Amino acid sequence: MSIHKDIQQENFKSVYQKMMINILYTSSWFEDNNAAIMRDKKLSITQFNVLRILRGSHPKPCTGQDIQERMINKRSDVTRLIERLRKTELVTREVCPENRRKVDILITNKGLQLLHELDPVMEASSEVLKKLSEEEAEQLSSLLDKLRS
Amino acid sequence: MSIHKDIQQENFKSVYQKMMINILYTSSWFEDNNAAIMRDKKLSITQFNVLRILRGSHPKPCTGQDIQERMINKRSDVTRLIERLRKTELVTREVCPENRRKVDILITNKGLQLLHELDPVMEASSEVLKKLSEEEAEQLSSLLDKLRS
DNA sequence: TTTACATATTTGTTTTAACAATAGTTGTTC
DNA sequence: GAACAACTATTGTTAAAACAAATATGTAAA
Repeated sequence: MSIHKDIQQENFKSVYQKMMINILYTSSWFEDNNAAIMRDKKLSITQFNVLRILRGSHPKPCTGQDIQERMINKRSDVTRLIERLRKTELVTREVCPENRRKVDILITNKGLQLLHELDPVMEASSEVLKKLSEEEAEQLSSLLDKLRS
Repeated sequence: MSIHKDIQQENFKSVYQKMMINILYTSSWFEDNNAAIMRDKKLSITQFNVLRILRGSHPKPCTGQDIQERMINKRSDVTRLIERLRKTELVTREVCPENRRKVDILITNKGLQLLHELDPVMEASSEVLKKLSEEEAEQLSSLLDKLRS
């Protein structure tokens, strides 16, 4: 559905404004989809993203700063986010021996297992992305890269 | 900057995954920019969006449902969001006479004035969007529309 | 060594979001 | 017109985000 029907707004001030709102809206649309999937597993989208970052680094640990830099939403409160994941035994945390200011964070087997269960579900849900061809998907990414450049 | 540098992720599973993460990331990037602008005025992005919806409808009131439908993030808690705006006298609220289940919400002059002050600032901040040509911006919007279709 | 500065994380506090359940109003059907 | 379902908004509760400030560690210069 075109963006002006989705949010019942016919008159955008410019193509640029329409584009920006379209990006924000589409992003929120994805988040709704993803949040619904993760609700069963009692995970938030943010927690899921952090777990994927940790899996990407595994078996090397990440520091809090590493995680913050790689996160989609940089504003998150990493300390308490990790603490919640630690309480559910999805990650471990210990002070980095080389630099005691830092904290080494590792995904646990339980965390890896959880992601493993979610992989096929996420895969299935991303079928909707195939409304675009591979070429169009590449083109969209390129335009976004250019926009932020 | 290209998305794989931004989040230090070289290997995406597919162009589709890269595209999705790029949309989420770019959206968050916009939100960071916009939130910084609005902080001076003690407004959240969500509040700002609601005020713009109400301005679009003014002088006709919106119901809570109208607002929810037109919002970018549909998950918001409209009741308490409006209550906060009412406390700062940016909107008024009264039970709809025709259907007492509904609530008529109107932006106040103070609210209109606040938006008026923010217009040029938002305009200036959206200069960055002009990294893309008008044609490219249109193209990006179309691709997003097609994606959600 | 002391001082000053930079780095990395943590903590405190307030605000907002998320989710579930409830209440009041209206429309519909028998 | 009574019973029941549907609609709209509110409330309660818990979790998470936002923002500011503090703590602890490390680095480097005087």
